[in-house]
Order: sequence, then C-alpha cells, then structure tokens
Amino acid sequence: MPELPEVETIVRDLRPVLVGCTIRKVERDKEELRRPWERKWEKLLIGQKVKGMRRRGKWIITELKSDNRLVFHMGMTGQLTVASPSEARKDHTHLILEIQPGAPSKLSRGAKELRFRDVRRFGSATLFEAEAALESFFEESGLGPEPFDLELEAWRAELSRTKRAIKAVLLDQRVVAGVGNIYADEALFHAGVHPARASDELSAAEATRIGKGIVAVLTRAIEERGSTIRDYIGGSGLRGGYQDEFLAYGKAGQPCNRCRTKMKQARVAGRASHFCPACQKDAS
DNA sequence: ACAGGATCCTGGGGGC
DNA sequence: TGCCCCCAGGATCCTG
Repeated sequence: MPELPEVETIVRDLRPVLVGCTIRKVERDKEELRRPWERKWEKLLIGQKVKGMRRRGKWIITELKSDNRLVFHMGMTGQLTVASPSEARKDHTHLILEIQPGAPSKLSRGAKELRFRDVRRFGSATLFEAEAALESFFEESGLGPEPFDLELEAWRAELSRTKRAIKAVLLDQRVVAGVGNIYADEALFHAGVHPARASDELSAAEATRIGKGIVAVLTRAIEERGSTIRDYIGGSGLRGGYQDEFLAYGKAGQPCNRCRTKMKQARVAGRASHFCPACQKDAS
C-alpha cells in the first residue's frame, strides 16, 4: 500500500517523537510477517536508544545507537504509529516497542508505544545488526535510485534497455525505488504516456517527461502527506490528502482533467491501470 | 527476457 | 443477514 510519499510521511511524523527515545520493552504477537522475526532481536533492541529515522524507497529505517537498524516495510496495509500505552490496541498489531523519551519535555512525558499494525501481513519488521548489513541487503535486492536523484540521461538509457511495458518498469523497485501503482499511473498521466507502451520504444522526450512526472507527482504528494484510499495513515495517525488531487488513479469512467475524454482502466503488468485514451495513446 | 498467473493474507463492497 | 466473488498503495516465485 504505502508508496514513497506515504512512507516519507510516516518517517517525518515519527522522527521528532522517536529520536532520543530508549526502547524499554518489545512485544510481539504470534503472526508471521513477510520476513520472519528472530527471537534474539528482542534482546538486542531492549535498552537501545533511537538515533535517527530515515527512508529508502518504501523502506523505513530506524537507526539505533549500537549501529543496529530496525527496518519496516508497510506492504499493502502496514501502519506504523506512536500511541499512548493506555490507547486500545487494534487488531493485527504485530509489534509493539515501549519507548521512553530521553529528555522529557512538557509535550512528551512518560512512556509511549511504537506500534506496527498490518492487517494483510505483506509488510515486515526486520533487524539488521549493522548499517553495512542493511546496505548489502539493499545491494543484493538491486534496489534502484531514489526518484529525486534520477539523472535524466541515465534514466532515458535505463528505459531504452527493456521491452517491458513502461508501467511494469515503473513498478520495478530495481529501476527506481518507491514508485507504486498509484504514482506510476499519476506520473504516466502527467507525461501523456500509455501504461502499456514498450519502454524501449519511448521517445527521449517521453522518457524525460516520465522522469520529471515522477518527481513532480511524488513531491506534491509528500506535501499533502500522501494518499489515503482505505488503510493508510501517517505516523501520527492522520490521513493523507493527495487522493483529492488524483488525475488518473481510480478515475475510470470520469472525464479526463485535460481533454474531457472518458478515462479508462485496463490491466497492465498485472495491476489495474488508469489512463486517458486520448492523452495517452497506445502506440506512438 | 518477459508476460501472465498464482501466492502470501484479511476485509470491504457489490450482486443475488 | 448471508454467501460468493472480486478487489485492494506490494513483492516474489513459477511456468511457458
């Protein structure tokens, strides 16, 4: 579910609350997540201070004092929030870290809980024992560049290297990290490119527009704290607002924002894809 | 190399 | 109210 803007929002929400806190207790339920949880991690976490929070693609990284890295992926329905221990725990809360603020202020006094909830359990929580181990994990999975670091010349070259549908390429985390189904459709609408077009047949201008479209759409979505369709909430529990600015995703049957042609939906790369048949022609 | 399908899960919505 | 089917912000694995 959460794509880059949602993950970025979670990190921005959690960072000021978690940095400086110490982990006092770890609680887990019996459910297995996408990646298996190891028992020894609980002992490793206790007593550790949170040094920083950052994002890489759709991954949320909690940096701990000892160089350990507690890493979350939200899958489709993951939620990572801070709550007061007195707040009732919702169903499917799989991991709870009790945290103690380092320097109690008037605003944040007393223990809190970092709660990872994931109804469908496609998400994960994993501990890497060192930053280097995390880096090699990203390396081995071939995780691509951050969209904001895209160098347009290299980007065009990358797109010309494969015959796959451009939609499939945008969803491939090895090509660019953080784009998912919503923002792929929005970026392609922005660029005026049909999702099923062969990547290697795109013109340089189209490839450039797609690259710029990704950055434009993600930037604006972050400003709006991501998109909430059904499950997503930020680290502070707030919904996103970018769903109100969608021009493509979920717009099938409605008039195109640009030309008023009826928007369409089709399955591309196994995912529902939304586009304007007039602004985004199937072949060049 | 790539498309397409199945898989991992739960829950919501529509049709009957 | 209930049942059945399809769908979902992701990612991986298998077959052809």
